[in-house]
Amino acid sequence: MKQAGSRRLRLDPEARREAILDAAQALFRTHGWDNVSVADILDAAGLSKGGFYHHFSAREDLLSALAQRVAERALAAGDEARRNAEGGAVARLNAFLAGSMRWQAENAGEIRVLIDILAHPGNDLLVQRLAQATRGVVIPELLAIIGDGLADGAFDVVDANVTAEIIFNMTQDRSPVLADAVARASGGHFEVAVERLGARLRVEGAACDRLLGLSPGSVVLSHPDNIRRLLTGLINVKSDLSTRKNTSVED
Amino acid sequence: MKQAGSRRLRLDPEARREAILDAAQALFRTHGWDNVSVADILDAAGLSKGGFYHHFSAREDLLSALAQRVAERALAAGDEARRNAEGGAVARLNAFLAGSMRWQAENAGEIRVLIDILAHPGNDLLVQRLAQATRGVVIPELLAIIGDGLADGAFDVVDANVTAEIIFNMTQDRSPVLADAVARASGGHFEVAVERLGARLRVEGAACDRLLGLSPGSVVLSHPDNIRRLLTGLINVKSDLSTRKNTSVED
DNA sequence: ATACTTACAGACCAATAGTCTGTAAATCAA
DNA sequence: TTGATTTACAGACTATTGGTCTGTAAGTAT
Repeated sequence: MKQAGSRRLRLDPEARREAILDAAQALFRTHGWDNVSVADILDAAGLSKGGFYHHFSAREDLLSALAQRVAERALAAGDEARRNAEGGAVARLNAFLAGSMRWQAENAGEIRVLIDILAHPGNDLLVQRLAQATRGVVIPELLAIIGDGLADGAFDVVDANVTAEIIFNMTQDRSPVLADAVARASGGHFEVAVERLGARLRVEGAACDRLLGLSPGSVVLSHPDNIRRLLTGLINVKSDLSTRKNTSVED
Repeated sequence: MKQAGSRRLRLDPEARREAILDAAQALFRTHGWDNVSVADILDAAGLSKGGFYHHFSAREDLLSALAQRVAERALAAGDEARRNAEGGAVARLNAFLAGSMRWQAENAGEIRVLIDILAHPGNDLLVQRLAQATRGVVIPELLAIIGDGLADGAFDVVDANVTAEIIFNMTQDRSPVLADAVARASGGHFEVAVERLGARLRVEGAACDRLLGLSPGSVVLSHPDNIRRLLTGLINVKSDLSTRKNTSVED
């Protein structure tokens, strides 16, 4: 019985959705997740409740939507870099990862929002949902490329090392948003890469033991996690050095 | 003009506060931070709003209160271990840290709540407040002990190594609750310990460079963070091995 | 015994997430 | 062109919940 207004202009739904996400992202970034009400977002986006809940089923939906959007963009950046790369599988993989990492570095602010939100309290629920959202986009693409190369033996140990370095670097430092998703979703392939690194470590184990002042074999044998832990340190150092030199890997 | 009831019994204020915190902690643990309302807590604690807001000024206050309580208990556990320890400064320090770590391991569930809450979204505010709450209890005590030893040269390089190992181990893996607070609040003393480790690393730098397949000096000189990163791996491995052997350090 | 403080009870208020009803514009059907 | 249906909203309404305010009984000091 009441007059329903429509003073505000009607947009292309896709554009409206983007506008809402943009507004939400900006507000979350400056004020934090739980200091921003839907009304605030609506206000910034020039929209009413009805409109919002037409596009999103709940406030929390903004989380996965935002995450997915960032994931898609990071993926697209990597894809573009890969298309422009020449060389074999490893070179193109590196291009993909480097391109994606560069985008993520350049858009750290945008990603920062998601880090904050990702760390939402107690909600394993939220983290899972977010991991799902990103997993659906980035991880399969990523692991398909890497997994192919590893599975059919196209990469030798050195290549696997490099691959592992880049993944690890990406997941540890440069791309914390994806770290969780990778850790949860990577499954076998990532382990394979780490195992390759472990093999190399075993070869150099004696030197390592000496460096640590331990009896021979201690590092490798004492505890399974030790391999990974040590690798964390080694990989970060080496990949940092190699990206610094802008090393490109042949395949 | 309305009759004010007092059917519920009146408790010792300290006990009431503890009861509220216990109830809150249990609920947060099972349902997560933002699925628990103050009414739920009140219900579980057998209290009314007025009572709650007499003891706590806001819902968020539960965070720092809970954090502080855990910090105090972790500190108390360490203190008791230290009192029962014989030996010099380093031995007592190790006893303190080991005792605290053991308590934290045994009460991982209790701490888990705080990890969840600590990661509250966007709120650097909350994190800061939490860091302050823990800083006020644990850090000064901790750093006073370590700092004294370091400042007056009572520890030689090896002792500083061990100290740094334990701190690092404690903050990285075993005690994530305190990690942030330590990182933010430790300031100079922690850096001193790390610097000592860096000194040792420099001595063994050649071996390290060789292990990494880099030109001499690369690891130490290339990037300041590299030292710390590498140490993360080394320290974790070595301290894991030494605690496994239940090594005790003389002073 | 009287004043004062402490530890609560419970009504009340304001903000806010989500629902529901209604409507104008766009799209499709004839 | 016109009528029917769907889409994209507007805005009133509801329910929950964090926090305030007023009041009072129990304890404490004088």
